[in-house]
Amino acid sequence: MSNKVRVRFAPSPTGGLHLGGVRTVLYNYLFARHHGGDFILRIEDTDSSRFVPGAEEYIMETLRWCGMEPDESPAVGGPCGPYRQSERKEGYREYADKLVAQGNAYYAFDTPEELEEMRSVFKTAENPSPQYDHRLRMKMRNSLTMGDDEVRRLLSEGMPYVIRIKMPDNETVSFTDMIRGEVSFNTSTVDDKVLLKNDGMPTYHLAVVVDDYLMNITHAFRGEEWLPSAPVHLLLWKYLGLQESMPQWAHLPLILKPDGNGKLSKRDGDRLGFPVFAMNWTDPRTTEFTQGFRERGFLPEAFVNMLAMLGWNDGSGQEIFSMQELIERFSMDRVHKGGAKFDFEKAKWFNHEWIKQASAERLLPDVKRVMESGGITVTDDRYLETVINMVKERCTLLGDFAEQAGFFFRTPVSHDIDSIRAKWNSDKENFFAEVQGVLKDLEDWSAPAIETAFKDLAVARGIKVGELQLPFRIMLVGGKFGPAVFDIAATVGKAETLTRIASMPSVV
RNA sequence: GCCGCGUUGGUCAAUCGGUUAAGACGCAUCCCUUUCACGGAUGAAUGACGGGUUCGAUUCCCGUACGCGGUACCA
Repeated sequence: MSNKVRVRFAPSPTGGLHLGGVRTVLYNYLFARHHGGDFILRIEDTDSSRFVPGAEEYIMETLRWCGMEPDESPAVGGPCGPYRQSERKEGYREYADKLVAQGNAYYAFDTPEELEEMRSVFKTAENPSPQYDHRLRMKMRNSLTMGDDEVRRLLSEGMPYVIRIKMPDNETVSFTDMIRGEVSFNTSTVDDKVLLKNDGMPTYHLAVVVDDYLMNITHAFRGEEWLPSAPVHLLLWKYLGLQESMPQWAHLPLILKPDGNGKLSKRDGDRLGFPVFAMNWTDPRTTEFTQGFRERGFLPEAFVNMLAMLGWNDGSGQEIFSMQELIERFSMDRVHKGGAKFDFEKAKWFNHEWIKQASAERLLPDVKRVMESGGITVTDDRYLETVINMVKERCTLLGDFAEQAGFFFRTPVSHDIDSIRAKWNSDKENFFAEVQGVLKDLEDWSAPAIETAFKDLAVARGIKVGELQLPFRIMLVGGKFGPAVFDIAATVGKAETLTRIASMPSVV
């Protein structure tokens, strides 16, 4: 029990969850389930100025849509709550105080203006961004440069302050990353990060260590952008005397933009025309709207599958995996080290594959919604299921069902006359006038029977059957697409078939 | 600038010292189909560069280049 795997996804509720974030959740989730462990959702809202209403709900809805429900979260609670850092505020200070008492951290009274001044004063060509580090801290206003009396005085006067970690000089800190292997840093190159802000809230650095400890997290997975601050976290675990409980780390590679280089951002999606967020998101501050994968017509199975393969594979060459299979096969050591450029074409391929292999029952609710938003009310689910099975291999996105299945419910209003005009003649005109009578008398309204009757008449009139199929299709469908013509005729029924032949506009 | 991480076709990628360097997406051609798809076949296309180590390097080591990330009282 004591070594039960426990992982957490710890997002900041600042907006829609994007691809990289969802993949981080996925890998956490897969790892937890693979090892029979717990998956925890913890909200990192230590920066109140960045709080965005609705973002937390959005995150939970995304997890639900993807089928990755947390075992513990702000919504369902759990033994290590609360699961919002803003609600754990009081708990962090004692850890910061302990560090100060031990001499591993110190009070700093510098104002934001003073920090800015420091950065501009010490800025040089060789050092464009001076850090508050071992070289500069003795030039700043903190408990290292001031006498104890003065520090006490300022504190008692209520002077705002922060607590910073005192990074040791020239020590090597290293750890074994589950993906990258041994990684090491020289402590002289990292700055004295703020641990506790002047509003009493911890920064990410303190909070992540304290909460991972308090929540018994055994494995901590996060994006590669966190790697540079890993030495701070490692030292914190050590200074707090908690090293034995420190989780194993893995820093996930980034998801890059398709063109050029760099981390994929929402902007790239807007620019290149594909979603980046899991679901629709409207920023409450700017009212800016961003389309999500869900609303773009992706199946969650495909979305998850696609994300899993963006940086991981099981070495077998298999690409289509259900969540269950992913849980069984996933292992952190097969995660790629390098970042992956996102390819929307491939993402669509995954969705197409999932639609093709999905049952009509599975697709029914989604397709029904698509049809209804296209103004078609479905009253017969069985009929829709038949149609779904006939057209699903032609649908890449759920929205494609509107066009591919629409004509099964609605007589075409426009006809692609252009594609048959060139080969049209009076013989064909006469054939279709005559075939209506033949079909009307047909007793067995099945595709083979319709086809036989249709062909018999064609042969009798000396016209190639093939030449008649496209016109027939245009009458039934309106355009050059869809399943086999006789199957369509059989499915829409005799009356509707006759109506469509009769209501075909003049070709010439 | 400094620190860290990374680098196999256009993209996702296999290979854990010895292969004609898989497979997939996309692309091209063809077959199937007198629609569109699906399916099948074929093809073009890859180890950044330079040094080592080794009988033998895509694979191990070093350097260079390039890319990315970090360098906030944001996460």
